[in-house]
Amino acid sequence: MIVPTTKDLAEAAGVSLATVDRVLNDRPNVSQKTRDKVQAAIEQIGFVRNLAAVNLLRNKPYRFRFILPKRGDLYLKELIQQVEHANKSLRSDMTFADVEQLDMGDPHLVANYISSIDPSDLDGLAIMAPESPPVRDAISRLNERGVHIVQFLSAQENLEQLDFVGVNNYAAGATAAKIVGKFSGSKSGSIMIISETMLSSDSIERRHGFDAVINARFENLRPLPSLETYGEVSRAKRIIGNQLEHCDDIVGVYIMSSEARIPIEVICEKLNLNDITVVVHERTPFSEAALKNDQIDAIIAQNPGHAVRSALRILRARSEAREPNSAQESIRIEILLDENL
Amino acid sequence: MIVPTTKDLAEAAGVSLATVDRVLNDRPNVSQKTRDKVQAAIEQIGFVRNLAAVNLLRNKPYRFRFILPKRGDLYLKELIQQVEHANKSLRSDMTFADVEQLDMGDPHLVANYISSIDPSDLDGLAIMAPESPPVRDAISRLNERGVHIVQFLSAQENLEQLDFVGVNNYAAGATAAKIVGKFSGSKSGSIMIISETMLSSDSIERRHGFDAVINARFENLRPLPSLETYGEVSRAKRIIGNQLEHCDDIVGVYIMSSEARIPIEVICEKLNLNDITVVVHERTPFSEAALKNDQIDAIIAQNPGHAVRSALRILRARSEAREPNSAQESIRIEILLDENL
DNA sequence: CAAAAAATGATGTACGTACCTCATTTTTCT
DNA sequence: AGAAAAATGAGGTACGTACATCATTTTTTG
Repeated sequence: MIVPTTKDLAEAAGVSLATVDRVLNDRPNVSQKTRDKVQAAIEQIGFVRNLAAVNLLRNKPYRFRFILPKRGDLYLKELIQQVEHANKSLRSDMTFADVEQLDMGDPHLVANYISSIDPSDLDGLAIMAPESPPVRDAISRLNERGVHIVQFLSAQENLEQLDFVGVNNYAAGATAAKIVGKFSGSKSGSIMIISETMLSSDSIERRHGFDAVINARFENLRPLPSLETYGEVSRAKRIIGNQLEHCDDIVGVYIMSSEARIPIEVICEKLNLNDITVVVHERTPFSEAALKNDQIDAIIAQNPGHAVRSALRILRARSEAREPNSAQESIRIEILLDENL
Repeated sequence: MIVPTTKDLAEAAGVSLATVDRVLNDRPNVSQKTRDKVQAAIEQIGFVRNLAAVNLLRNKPYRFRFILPKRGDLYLKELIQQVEHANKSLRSDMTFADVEQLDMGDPHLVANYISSIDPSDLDGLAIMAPESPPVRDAISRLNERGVHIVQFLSAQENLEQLDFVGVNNYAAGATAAKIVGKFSGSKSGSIMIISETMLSSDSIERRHGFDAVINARFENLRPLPSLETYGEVSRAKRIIGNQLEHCDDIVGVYIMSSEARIPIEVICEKLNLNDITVVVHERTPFSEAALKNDQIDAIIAQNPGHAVRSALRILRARSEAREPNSAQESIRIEILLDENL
């Protein structure tokens, strides 16, 4: 099988290699007639640029960075590992990725960090940061200075023109609700809902999606107000204990944050999780074990490896002025049960 | 940022380019001492082969073929489209893929086709064919003649040494059972189970997984004997109608085959699907619509795009004598509900 | 119709690696 | 010590494309 090269293309079009080059790379001083002729020859012989040759010629290392939170538990760890792994396996592709962890509690610090990035040091940035105007503006400015941006797992408002990698959180919450609802059978009662914080738009959207489905389809269930742990064990103990005192008809628990360990461990002390339906987010060693020993019933997950690779593919495509293959890049809301782990 | 080349490596190791080449490509006549020296330099400067250069040099088109069934409905169509799409988008990578559809009812025809393949025409084959000794042997022989093989979505017995792309069907059946069981709440009754044929190991494994979970966890439910449609509408009508006459306590339906349209349409005529739990396999325009209008409750899916791309990545890796990235290549058992579609 | 402008051709270099040949040095064996 | 074998070096070619320069032809313009 012979794959046509630019040489073959030149021959087929009846022009010189130089002219083919002019057409292929949109250089000036080519008549429309010649352009058409070459274009026709491209179709006819099925010419496609050899990517390997182009890349070799470009031979430019692509440097990408993930900005992730400084605080976090197992899911964060997994994300970081995935970035490191991708960095290793993509080196032969001239793609380099690293991680910078920032204190997301301080939006100005984050914004300052983003602003301080030198576009000549970095080709692209994948940012996972809570919504905040200073951060959003810093992202915008950096993008205008030529650094490609992917909003990673959590989006900023009004930055729809930038690529986003992650799930629709409204749908994720709705999915959790469907499972809690269906798995609860005909039982009536309350659903405990726990989040690290309700300040992030992720949590808000998940809550909206959750409530929408419960209210529409499961009138026997009553979602309780969101409890915010702030990631602290002592606080989690207090607020969860508090709610359990006032509420003795809990039939389900939904943990909205990506880190389920603290809430689950706290609830375990007071409640028998085997009898109630528990849904959490994100697959981690902890949630996996909890699924296996029946403490929880389902995990709503977005695969961290996929997310990282997808972000890198998008950044790479943007850096080469290609369109990302959007069909391949959507991240699914995975439902994990004991059986399909 | 500078990416080290073989030249840099030669310098760092204090040897000539020729020696570096000998070490990198495992050529003879290099002392162990030198090998170690170069190896150490590789680690030290972090040398990685430039894939683009290697590919350019190889500059060999990789030709892969998918063998798929001739008969099938929407899922098959989707698979074929995915192969065509991949073929287009991978041309710039020198990867070519096409589809050959065979009558899977005739194992000898399939075996003959496989045997007739000329290894100089083809680098790899992705095969989706029902288990059968002649087919298995033909695959084995073709593989020995140097054609890389991927067992695609359905595996042959005793060919574990060959790559497999697809889900664990026992787990898929178990997952379906868990959903049927949980979604049925406290109801008691029978579960109708429909397959195109029970001759394929896929169906058998799914059935085993299904029964295992139902028997272990849902004693209120009774799985009925498998109904085989052979993909025929008239037969489906007859056997399903027959079962409905003798059984009036159906609370769930599990359709094991990848094509749900015929069974669902037939059942619809006799039963109100809104009241019972229905689980089917594979996302198609039909099953998607059925999910949206509540005819079915869940789809157990293996993403056809992922499957096709994964098979091609594996074949490509094998053709280049690389190990496939197994972490990336496992196909998930996806659970699709109305909410996470 | 000549001069200017536009279009096209001819040719060379570079990217990083693999593979080849031949010359030279070092080691091993007798 | 001397011959044979092994190890290493030096240098070239090729892959397909992008980009550059300069020469030549064709078209446009005044």
